[in-house]
Amino acid sequence: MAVSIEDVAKKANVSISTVSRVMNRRNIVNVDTRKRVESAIRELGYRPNVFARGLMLQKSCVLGLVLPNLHGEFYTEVIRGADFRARELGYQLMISSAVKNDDGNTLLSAVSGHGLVDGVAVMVSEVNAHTHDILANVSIPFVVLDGHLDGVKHDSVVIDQRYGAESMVCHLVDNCHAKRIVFVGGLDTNFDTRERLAAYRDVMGKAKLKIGPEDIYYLDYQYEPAYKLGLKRVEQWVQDDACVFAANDEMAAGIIDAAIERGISVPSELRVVGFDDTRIAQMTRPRMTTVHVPMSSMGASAVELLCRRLDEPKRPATRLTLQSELIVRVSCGAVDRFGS
Amino acid sequence: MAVSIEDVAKKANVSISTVSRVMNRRNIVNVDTRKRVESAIRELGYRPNVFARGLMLQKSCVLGLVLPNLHGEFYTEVIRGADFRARELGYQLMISSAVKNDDGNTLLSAVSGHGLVDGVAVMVSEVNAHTHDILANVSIPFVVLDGHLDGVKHDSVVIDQRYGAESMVCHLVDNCHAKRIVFVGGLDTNFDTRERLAAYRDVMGKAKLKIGPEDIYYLDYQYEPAYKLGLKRVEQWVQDDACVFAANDEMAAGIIDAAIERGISVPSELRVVGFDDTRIAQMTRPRMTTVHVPMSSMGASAVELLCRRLDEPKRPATRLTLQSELIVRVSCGAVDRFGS
DNA sequence: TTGTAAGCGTTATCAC
DNA sequence: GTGATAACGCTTACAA
Repeated sequence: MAVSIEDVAKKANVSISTVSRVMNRRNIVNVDTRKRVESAIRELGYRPNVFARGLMLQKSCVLGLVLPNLHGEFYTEVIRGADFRARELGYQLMISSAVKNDDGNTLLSAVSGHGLVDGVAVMVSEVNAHTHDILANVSIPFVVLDGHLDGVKHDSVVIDQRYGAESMVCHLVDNCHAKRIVFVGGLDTNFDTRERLAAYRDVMGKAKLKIGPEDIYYLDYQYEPAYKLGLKRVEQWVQDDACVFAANDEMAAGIIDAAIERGISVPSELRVVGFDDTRIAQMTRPRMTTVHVPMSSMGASAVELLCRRLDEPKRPATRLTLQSELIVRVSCGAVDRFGS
Repeated sequence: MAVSIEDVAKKANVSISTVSRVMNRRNIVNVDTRKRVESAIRELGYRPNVFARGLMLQKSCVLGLVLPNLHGEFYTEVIRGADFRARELGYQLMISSAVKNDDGNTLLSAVSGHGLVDGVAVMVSEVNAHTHDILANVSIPFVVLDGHLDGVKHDSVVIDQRYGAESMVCHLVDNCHAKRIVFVGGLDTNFDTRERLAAYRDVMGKAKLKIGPEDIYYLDYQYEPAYKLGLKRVEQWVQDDACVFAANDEMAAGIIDAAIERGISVPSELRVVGFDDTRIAQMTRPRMTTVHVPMSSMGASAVELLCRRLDEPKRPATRLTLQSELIVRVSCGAVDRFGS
């Protein structure tokens, strides 16, 4: 059996309340007794039982982080940022992936973490009523990452993707002289894809450029399907003098590779850009023009917001917006401007 | 306040012990009362308090996973495998990165997770006495991932990297007719690097091939430093007709890119291979020959071992070995064999 | 089959 | 400044 507060009390010849005081508010106890208790604690290697503590304080110092899945650079970075900040603030992080095709129970249990988390950050990338209802009934503080729930009070951290996506399309139109841009998105239910697509439509409209029926594809954010799509389409795209705007770096990488596979040069014959600025964007040949999304900051900010609410439950719901930013590298062909 | 067992008892007109029985061993209670209790539970949305439960049962159903850091494809996959299996087995996963340059406390607190985890899987990639001592004093069951602690009883899951690395070097020597192979490793204290290097030395020795003083580099597993090294060395390597064996895919990707940057063709002028078979290996041009390491299985197996020990504390310590496997793609130039 | 009551290890509220 | 003692919500003998 582990050493309990009682063992310490006996050893130091004091009552358990004194030991508890030393642990929590050391200054209100006599210096001598404190010294005695402290050395007893050290000798016995006493560490308070979290369960007993949690039972009293209703607090576990554990935060939950629920992600759509655990695949790829994007989520890793979110986790990394969250973990780091959580540790700084004295919390532990519990990770869960809200498995797709959720039966509700899965998400709920993931979110509430069997009830031992003090708060939870949830990333909801799919927009649907089901998720909304589940989250609306969660009883602990939660912050929504990269999304918003109508009619439910909660903190959220969102990315101003609109800005980044618009910058990108503007860049393509203005600096790369694109006349036609093909958009390759994730699932059409995906929140990010919708935002990025909206920005694309918007800028295209303002620039009086047409979006043809063949100009929008919905994939799933993965490399392989994008690669396959590319294999089928790149030659046509080159003929039509089109650019490709993929909704994440992985898909952009797939398309770049497909182009190269077909003997097409990027960016001189086909320009391809991505989104997120994961490390993949720096590993493609040519280096990828993309939109930087502050992934680890998202995680860190979510944790911060959560902790702040835990300290101060009554504060008004806040929505924190993080900026995205155009990163011009080589795959968009814009360097020609300077080279010429 | 959340609904407690007492609320349910009142609503169902039974005592709290009956409710408890329904929750845990439903069969020993009368069908009618059980039905009544169950509907009360459902109506009230009752969920047992984990702290109270943990206090009694000394069990939280939370497992810890401590990784050297949270960067890159490799660790993501480990997390993914662990998370999935943990959920299947009814556990939650708590993630921590054992920050480098550990002061001991950090690792210890990461490992014991403030005492609320039932067991923990630790990946120790650096071999040092300090880590050894800390882990030796952990009081909860733990399994070591990809390593072993001498003189301490514990389960472990290891990769037979030796086999994969040997296959790779043999492949390079036999099928790619390599006469000189440059090894690019991680830090020289890194466990994996040592294993892979040992296999390299071994096979080179057996093949009567020399390893020159300039043939071994210690980097840090990251893309950028490898890229920079490549920029400096590739031309020399081509002149010397050397192959490059990098200790992970990321570094291999960096070197491939550096070669291309220098106008050198891979694999016809320079052959480069990696290790791990992360998704990066499928994103390089040309596709990378590498050694597949079952990353998600590592995570899953660690969780499994942990759970088994939790069920059966007295069972003998087991060491589970997972196989690594050579994956021949294009960057090694071996396809020439079939093409010719 | 069900209820009563004694813990589990803490913290908080009182006396002293 | 310190020590009893009552919670906290649950499980589990033991009694009925």
